[in-house]
Amino acid sequence: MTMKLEILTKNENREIQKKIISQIRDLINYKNLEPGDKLPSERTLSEKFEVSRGNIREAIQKLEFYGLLQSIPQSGTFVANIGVIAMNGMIEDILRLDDPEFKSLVETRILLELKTARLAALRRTDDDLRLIKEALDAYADKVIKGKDAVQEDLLFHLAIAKASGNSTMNTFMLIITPGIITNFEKYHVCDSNQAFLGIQEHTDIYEAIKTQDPKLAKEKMKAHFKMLYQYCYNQKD
Amino acid sequence: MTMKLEILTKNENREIQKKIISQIRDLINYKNLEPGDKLPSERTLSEKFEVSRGNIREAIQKLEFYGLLQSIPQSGTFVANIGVIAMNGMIEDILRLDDPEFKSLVETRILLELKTARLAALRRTDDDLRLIKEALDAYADKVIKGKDAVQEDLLFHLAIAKASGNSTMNTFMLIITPGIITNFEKYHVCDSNQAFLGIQEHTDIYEAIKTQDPKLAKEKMKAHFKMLYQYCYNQKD
DNA sequence: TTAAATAAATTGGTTAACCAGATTGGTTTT
DNA sequence: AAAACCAATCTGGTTAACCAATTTATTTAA
Repeated sequence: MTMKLEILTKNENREIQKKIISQIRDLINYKNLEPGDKLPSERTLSEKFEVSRGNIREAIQKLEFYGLLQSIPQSGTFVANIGVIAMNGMIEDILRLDDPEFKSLVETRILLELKTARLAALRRTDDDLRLIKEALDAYADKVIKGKDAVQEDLLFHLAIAKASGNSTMNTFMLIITPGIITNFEKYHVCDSNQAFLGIQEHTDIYEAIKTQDPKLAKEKMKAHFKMLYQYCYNQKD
Repeated sequence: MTMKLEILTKNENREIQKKIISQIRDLINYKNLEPGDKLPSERTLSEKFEVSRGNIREAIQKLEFYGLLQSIPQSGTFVANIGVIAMNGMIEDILRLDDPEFKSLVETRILLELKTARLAALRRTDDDLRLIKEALDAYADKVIKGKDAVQEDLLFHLAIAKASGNSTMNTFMLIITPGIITNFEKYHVCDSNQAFLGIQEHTDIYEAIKTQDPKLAKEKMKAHFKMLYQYCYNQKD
């Protein structure tokens, strides 16, 4: 019951922020603000929109994250070097995107991991390989002992992402990881006997990366995601 | 006592946050905190780490974003359902990842866009197609008039991402967009006469999505990224 | 009249005070 | 002895006050 209250308030907060962002967009349009123009002050906006200054600051920081605004201390908040057209398009997207569908998470994870496996095979250093091996051994050890190995499984994949040498993909892997984990537990996609099978699959991937065979690495990773792949694409809903 | 107040730069602030996150990690390890255990209060942490409570809150919110902590109002901040091993691995990654390399952004964009083009061809609705067409026309119009069409180019690609029906990839496209734009202007990757060529390439992509030919859509998108692709992979640095 | 100087107002950033709900420890009641 | 109760304390969340740099308005000097 306390959780429900918490979730509700967070949803409410998110709704408030979405409303503020759309109001900022409307204001930019109505006032024909161009790149470099200054927005009204945070205090002014909080009065005009009848919300707290903190809410305004959060909304501005979010738009700043997407490169649409820029705040300069003791000066003001300015429209970034992005025209009104792109501004409207991006804000529309930002407002629409909230909680991603689980399938979209899985689909994106598969896409990323097929690529990181391939890149890891191409670029991995000896140090990367050692870290992957350690993660593999830790995973196998837990599985053989009949223990839960979700963490070790996760770290094996993250070690590959790191070895890919692509920091953006590495970041994206980190971003989708929590959603994947929580939803996995919720939907029980994974089978319990999957773990034993996983050892061989992980080893195959490791060997391909070790021998620097990108095609094989991608192939073995694809085999590893076979169950997930089927869940993602061969289900009607 | 009177402490001198100074505005911290973004970099300084980020360094402080990284230090706090690593200190939280050390504390979790030292105290052997397990999933569900409560962290010391924000006030306690701010005293122990000798930083403001606001800094503590920001660090906690970041770890909450990655699913490692969970704050419950009027109760406390708790270690998420992730063991100490994965916790350490993920925090290490989070600390390492800061500003992504430009090439990793480009590489990731290409990966995402080849996929979204393919998925858009498979899943696009008539409404999606109409929006893509509008973005295409707006782009062509600007280019023919000799005007700058960076925004319209961007919106065309975002329209495809939307049509892919994958909200996660759509989000990721939004995340990398600002970095791509600013770095493009900095490095001058794009050629000025690229724009005219772009009209035909965009049209090819649109037609492939219209006729729902995923393979062709991916192919045409790849052709569109030919220059970028070469920059990304055929350059020594 | 113009330009330099200066004072007042405005800005985003930061901190300390406050809030309501949750927790805790001790006391009372059954 | 155990359960119920209650007040003091602690919690994350929120708000209002404050800060110094900046911008604008006003005054002064040339």
